[in-house]
Amino acid sequence: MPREKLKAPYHHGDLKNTLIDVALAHIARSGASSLSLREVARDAGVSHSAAYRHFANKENLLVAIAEQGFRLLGETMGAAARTHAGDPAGALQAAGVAYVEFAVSHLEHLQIMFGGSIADANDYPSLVAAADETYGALAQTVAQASKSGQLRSGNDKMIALTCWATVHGLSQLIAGGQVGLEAGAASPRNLALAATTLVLQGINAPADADRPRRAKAKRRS
Amino acid sequence: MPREKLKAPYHHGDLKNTLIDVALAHIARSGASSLSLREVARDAGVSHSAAYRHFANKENLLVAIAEQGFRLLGETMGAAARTHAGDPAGALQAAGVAYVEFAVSHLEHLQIMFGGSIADANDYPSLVAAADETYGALAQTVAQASKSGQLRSGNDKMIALTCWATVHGLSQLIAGGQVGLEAGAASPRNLALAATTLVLQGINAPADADRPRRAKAKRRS
DNA sequence: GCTAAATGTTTCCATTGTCAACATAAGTTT
DNA sequence: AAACTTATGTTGACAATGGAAACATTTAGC
Repeated sequence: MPREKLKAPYHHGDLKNTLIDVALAHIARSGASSLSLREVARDAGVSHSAAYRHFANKENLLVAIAEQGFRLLGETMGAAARTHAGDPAGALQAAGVAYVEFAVSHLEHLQIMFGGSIADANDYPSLVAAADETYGALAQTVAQASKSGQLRSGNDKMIALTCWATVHGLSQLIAGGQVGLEAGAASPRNLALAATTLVLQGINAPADADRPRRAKAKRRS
Repeated sequence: MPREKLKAPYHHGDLKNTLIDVALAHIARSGASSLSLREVARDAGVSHSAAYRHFANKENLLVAIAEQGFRLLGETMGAAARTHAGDPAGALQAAGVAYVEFAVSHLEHLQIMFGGSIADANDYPSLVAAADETYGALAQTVAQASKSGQLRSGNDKMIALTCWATVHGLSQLIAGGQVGLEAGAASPRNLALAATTLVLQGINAPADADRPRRAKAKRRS
């Protein structure tokens, strides 16, 4: 969704957002590692160094992109969860599926959010806040499902983490090409459905159902 | 494990491996995004451009590091699985835990293996081979556990993918700092144990155990 | 209209990845 | 061992990059 120039208030119009959009386009085309501020500026029709009026440095552009990504991801998951009002476990699964679908359809954002182009995310409080908000929503969904009695187990934190890890891992594997999406393969959505179903089953299984035969190495956790 | 100079056969000794080690040290210290070939060469005590006798370009250095990482990861998982001979499900879990422990203790490798610094991994057949071998071992462990009757379900591929996604996701979250390892927190090992236990439970749960109340959206997978 | 703040532009610099030309040491052949 | 070849390193270029400084212009507040 590129910000169209609807009359260009003054100099450029809305350069800040334009730079973000142009950068995202470049990342989608050629990957994050080859992103050059100068080329972004060029494509945006301004001279290099213009970008420095809006971002202190290259990394700050990436931070802005990552923040946008977390916000979009949060909205996407929230919307998905809301379609399952009154069914917290369903909402949890829907959020998980939405996570994966977001990843697949926003590979550019993913690269910046998790690709390590940002040296230390903790240097950017606004980024941390955006991420926390998104993840907090997930944890809250788990808590609701748990409170409603739809989830068996007790350790909500561990459950949330496992759900998160699974959808996050699946996303990363798809994004990295380790899991193919060729013609005959399952869609991301179905992969996500299957994986989350498995995890939800695990959460609700009687605690001694994991090992049909020998039960061992399960005492201390 | 830095290759010590045990007399330096000729010019430098073993520059290729030295470069890899120096690069890893830099990544561990300052992250992959700020890695500079010239600085690596400097730290290795050779002039810039010396590296080009061993790597066609910067990306090829990274590829070598990634390959090393996949090989180490494969060995680590294999060793862990072997400690559970005769207990395929236990071996599967041990391999998963080993995956996470490897990630935590080799953050530098992780960054290169999955951080997107390599634009298109498919450009490097040797890299693809190393990764495939590692992942093949995981799939094989699942297959064994399945054949032995220790795993209930039928879709081995989906099970392997879910296991993989969970430990991979957990690793990425820890590596990215999204899951804290502060003082009081659980150790990576225990996090991995808990998460894999959950997933294994899910695999072995009766297929209709996932939703105490409403059962829905679970037909097709 | 005049001034101050925002926004862009040009110019400059150190660093980087990479290439080409050159240098030297190690192995190989005789 | 002398001559030749190959592997390895070095120096010196080059264009592109991230970034800073100084200068220019537009816009907004008064």
